[in-house]
Amino acid sequence: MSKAFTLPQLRVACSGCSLRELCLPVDLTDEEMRRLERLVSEKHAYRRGDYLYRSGARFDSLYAIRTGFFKTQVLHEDGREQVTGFQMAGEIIGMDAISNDMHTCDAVALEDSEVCELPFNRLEALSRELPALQRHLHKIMSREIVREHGIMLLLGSMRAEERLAAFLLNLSQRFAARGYSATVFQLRMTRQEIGNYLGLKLETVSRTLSHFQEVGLISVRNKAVEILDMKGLQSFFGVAAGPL
Amino acid sequence: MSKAFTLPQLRVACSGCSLRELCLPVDLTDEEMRRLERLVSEKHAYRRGDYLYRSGARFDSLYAIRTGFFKTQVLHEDGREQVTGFQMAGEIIGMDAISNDMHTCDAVALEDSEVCELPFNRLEALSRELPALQRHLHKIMSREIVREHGIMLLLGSMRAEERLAAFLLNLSQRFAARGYSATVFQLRMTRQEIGNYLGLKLETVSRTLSHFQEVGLISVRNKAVEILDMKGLQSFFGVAAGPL
DNA sequence: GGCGGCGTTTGATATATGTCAAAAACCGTG
DNA sequence: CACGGTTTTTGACATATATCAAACGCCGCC
Repeated sequence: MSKAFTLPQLRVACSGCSLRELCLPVDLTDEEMRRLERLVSEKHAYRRGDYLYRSGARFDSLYAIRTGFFKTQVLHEDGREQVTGFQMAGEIIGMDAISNDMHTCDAVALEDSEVCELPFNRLEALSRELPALQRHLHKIMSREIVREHGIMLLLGSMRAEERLAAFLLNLSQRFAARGYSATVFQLRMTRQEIGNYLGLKLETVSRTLSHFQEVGLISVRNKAVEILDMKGLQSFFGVAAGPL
Repeated sequence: MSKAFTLPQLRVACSGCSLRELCLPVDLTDEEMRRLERLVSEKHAYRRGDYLYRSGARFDSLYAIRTGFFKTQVLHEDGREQVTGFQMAGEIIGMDAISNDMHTCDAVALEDSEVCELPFNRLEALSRELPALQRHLHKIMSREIVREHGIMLLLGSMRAEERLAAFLLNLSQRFAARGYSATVFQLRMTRQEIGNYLGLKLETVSRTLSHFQEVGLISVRNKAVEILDMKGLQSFFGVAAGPL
C-alpha cells in the first residue's frame, strides 16, 4: 500500500497526459508540474454502472476523468431524479461536495472509466503556493456555475426540440475538442438519462430524435448518432451552443 | 479619490457588520480580519433597477450584498430570459465571471441596495495567505453549484405548485436566517420575474399563488405574502426545502 | 390628488408534453 | 446462438401549462 510500491502504470504522469490541456493550468513550470503530479496520488478504474461516489458520502477528493464517461445526478426522495451533467475525459467532478464536506450527488460511470484522484486538502495547500493552480481551480468552479446557468435557461425556457438540439451540439463540441468526430458519435446514456438531464420524458426524447431524423437533421439508430445538418440544428436555438 | 479621504461611513468595517456570519469565514483572528477589511475597498449604493454589472462586462470584483435585493439573469438572444437567482443581504455574487474574466449574466437591484466590493485579484492573493479565507471562498462557490443543482431538479421535474412552494419556503428560510419573520414578508420581485426564475409564465405564477390562498396555505395580496401553513407547503415536495 | 402605465388577476381556449400501452429492437449472458 | 430483460419506438389519449384577452388595482409622477 506504500506509495513507493505503486505500480508504474498506476502512477500518474500529468506531464505526459493527453488531457493535460483540458484539465490543468497551462502555465506551470516543470518543477511545479512535478509537484502537482505528486499530489495526484492515484488512478482508479471503474466499470460501467459503478459509483465513483454517492450522495452523502464524505468528501476527500476531486476527480479528473482520464478516460470514459460519467453522469452526476441528484435524487428526490420520491424517486424523481435529475441528471446534473454528463462528464467526459479531461473534466473535473466533485466540486459540489466542498460546501459541506459531503457529496451532494451521485456520480456513476456510464462506461468503463478511469479517474485521477485529487485529494482536496493537498490541492488547496498546493494552490496556496502556486497562483496559477489557484486561479485554475477557481476558473473550473466558475465554469461549472456558468454551465449550470445555461442548463437553467434550457430547462426554464426551451422547448423539447431546442433542448435536444442544444444537447447534441454540446456533445458534438466536446467530442471535437477531444479530437473525435464532431458529427459521428455514440451516445453513452439511455433516452431516460437524456430525459432526466433535459427535463423530458424518455418518450419525448425518442420522438424528438425521430423527428430530427425525419427532417434530415440527424441520423440516429439507438445510441449511434450522426449529425447531418449542423447549421440546421443550431438554428433551433439561436447560435449559442454554449457549454452544457 | 484617494482612499485616505474616503468618508468614514463609506469605509467598510466587516468586524462590526451584522452580516459577518453570513458572508465571512468565522475563524479569522482580529489581525486577519483587519487585512480582509482593508481589501474590501468600497461600498456602493444602487437604486432599484440599477445594474450592478452586465453580461459581457469585464470582471474585477465579487460583491457582497450589504443591504437590499438583487436578481441575476441570463438573456437569450431571442429575448427569453432566465433569472438565475435572487440574492439578498450577506450573499456574494459575481462568481460566474471568474471563468472568462467577464460577467456572463446581469445583476439588477430589485430595491435600493448597498454592496461591498471585493477586488478578486486581491481576494485571491489574501486567500493564499489565509487558509480559512481560501476554504471559505471555495465553500461559497461550491454552495452556489449545489444551489443550482437544486434549481435544476426543480426546473426539470417539479410541477408548478411544487416550484412555487419551494420558492416561498426558500425565501422564508432566508428571511428567517437574517432575523426577519419566516412567515410574513414582501416579495421584492414581480410575478414575471418569479416566473422567469421558476420556468413558468407569470399567469401560472399568479394562478398558483391564488390557489394556495384559496386552500389556506398562504395569504397573498400583491407583493405581501403571509405563510399560513408551513407544513402544508412543505408537504408539496417532500421535506427538503434546500438552499435555492 | 388625479392620471396613466405597469403589474396582477381571472377566464376561455390552445398546445406541447406527459401518460399509458404494446410491439419491436437490441444486448448481455448462459 | 437462443433467451430474457432492458431499451427504444410508436400510437392513442390525457393534462398541465401556455396563450390570448380583458378588467382591475396599485403606485409613482406630474
